[in-house]
Amino acid sequence: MLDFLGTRQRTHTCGQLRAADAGQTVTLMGWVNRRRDHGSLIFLDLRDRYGITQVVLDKDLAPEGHAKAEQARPEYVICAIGKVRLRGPESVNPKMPTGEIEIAATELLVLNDSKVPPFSPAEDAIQNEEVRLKYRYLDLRRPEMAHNLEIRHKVALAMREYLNAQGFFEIETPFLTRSTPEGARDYLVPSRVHPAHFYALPQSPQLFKQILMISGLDKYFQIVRCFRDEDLRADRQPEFTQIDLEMTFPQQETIFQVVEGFLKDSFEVVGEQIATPFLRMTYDEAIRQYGIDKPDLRLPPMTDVRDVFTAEELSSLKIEPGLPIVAIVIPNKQAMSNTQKKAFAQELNAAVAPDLAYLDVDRLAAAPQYAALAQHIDAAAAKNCGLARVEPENRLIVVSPRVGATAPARDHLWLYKKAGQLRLDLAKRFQDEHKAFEKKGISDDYKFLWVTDFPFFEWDEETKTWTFAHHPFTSPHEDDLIAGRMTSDPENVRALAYDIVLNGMELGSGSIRIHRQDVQQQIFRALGMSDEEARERFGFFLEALQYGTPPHGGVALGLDRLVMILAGASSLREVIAFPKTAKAIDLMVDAPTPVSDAQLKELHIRPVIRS
RNA sequence: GGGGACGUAGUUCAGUUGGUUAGAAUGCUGCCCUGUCACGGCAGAGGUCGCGGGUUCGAGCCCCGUCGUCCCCGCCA
Repeated sequence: MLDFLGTRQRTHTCGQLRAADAGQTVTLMGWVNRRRDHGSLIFLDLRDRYGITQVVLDKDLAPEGHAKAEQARPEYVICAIGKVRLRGPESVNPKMPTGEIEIAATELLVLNDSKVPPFSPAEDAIQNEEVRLKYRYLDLRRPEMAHNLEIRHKVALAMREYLNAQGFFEIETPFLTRSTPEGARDYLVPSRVHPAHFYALPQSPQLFKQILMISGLDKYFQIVRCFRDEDLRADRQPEFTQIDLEMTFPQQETIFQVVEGFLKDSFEVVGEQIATPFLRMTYDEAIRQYGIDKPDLRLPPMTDVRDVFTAEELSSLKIEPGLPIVAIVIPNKQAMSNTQKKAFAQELNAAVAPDLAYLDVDRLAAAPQYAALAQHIDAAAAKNCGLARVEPENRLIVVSPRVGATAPARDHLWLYKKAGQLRLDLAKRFQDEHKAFEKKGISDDYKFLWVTDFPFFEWDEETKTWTFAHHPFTSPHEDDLIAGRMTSDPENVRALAYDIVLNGMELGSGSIRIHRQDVQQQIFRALGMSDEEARERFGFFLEALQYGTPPHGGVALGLDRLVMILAGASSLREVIAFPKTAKAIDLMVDAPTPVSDAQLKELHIRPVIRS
């Protein structure tokens, strides 16, 4: 028999009461976390979002309540009324914030029962993520998940407050909008009113926010859902949330300061200190030092050590001269046995590309004719990493192109990227030893970085054309425009584009935009887009640009990714209330689904399944 | 589109060389217990070994296919 609530109201949450509250009569409501039945004495742990409080049902004190507690089971919803009582010194539970007290219940109401749950919210996450996602409402009862959502809420709130204080307006932009192909695949929504016409869900509010700048709104932000129909990853969901902002008349640094400001605040509200300003690094530097455009600064950089090799050494080690030779330091790598070294060597040879070789500096050091070389490599790497010396337990690997290396390996960018990948693979493999990825509770846990001066154009091997590396509204450096490099030297045109990187993860990116219609036209032409084609795709925007567009720029950061790092989670699914699986399915509501013929007919759609 | 890992009780897992009736823990059910807090004790129920096909005297185990979850590459301006 379930009880009715009547006019009862909860007086406290389950995480609230302390020793000082002893003697008060209180009403608590919550879920049965655990029940311990000692016959005439029953303990119920009552749980809500705020914590857990122990309720005691004594048969002598409250025979009716005790009888109900006998029937209560995990996840039943209970209302307990009684006195807050200090626990005896021997029965205090120091593991619980409420462990000094308990509720001596005089009355117990069973407000609702529960089926036996497939897993217990009182325990850690189960391995079976399918079941977790199907019963997401139970999974979210776990304190860990509630905590993650709390971090998310606090971070978003701190950002709003900061941006509000800086004079930003939060302005909503449409979800039902127009497809502007390029970039990611769009999610499309068919129009009922306009047969064979489709809205697209926004991949980002990019053009709208730029138009808001044209409108003179000056400072815009939005914590906004974005949609991209691409394959998922642990750090990629088809719908995700961005903190999106745009400003009028900014320098790049103006944007950086705003972002640093709200990040500092939003880390602070969850008890984390970060140092600002963040480090700045150009794209070229990032590639040379880390082999990637989103360097993880928790690990030492790579060092080009080609200068320390003599011609004889190059030739006897069969290394192609004139190309980068990259040294990688993996911190705190313990010593290996010879057997382990051999296996590791084989693994590395398989891992590096065919035209690359790697050298083990330990082995160089052991060979008399190379001992000096090994010392020079060590010294160069140590200097570059800001170390006094490379400790012997820090394995040093050198990647270099073999003699006669062919096309891809002769390309510096390709070579740096390969070495950079190896650097990350090795770091991941030895993470238990060097512990560089573990939180230490200091500001050093968060290595922020602005990567600037991205190349404007990117060579597309497939189409054999120059394509934009960012999006086509990104402004090139004014100097490069003035020098006419757009046509004379596209490869070396720099974009006023920047990424913010945190611990090797791309947290967001932005740019100073093009505000002049003539420059925008020049860009489209440089990309091989006819005026007509540009008009067809972005006509509304090109039109708007002609009505007094101010210089403007902005940035967008992935809120989910940020919270994921703050929560110490390894997947976005841990910080999104209702996420999708790797196949983009929502297991709880079971979406997507087929729809009725009637619905399709209204939308003028007939599905054709191609096999 | 490609590669990899996994799939056995509600859950977490074990299951030997292919060989009797597929096990453990936990959860669940019942009974007992007045100081537990992962309570304890006794008893019990619980299985389409993801699904389909094949090999075999015999398949959880081997083979083929398929579905699902996860991770990675491609993709993600």
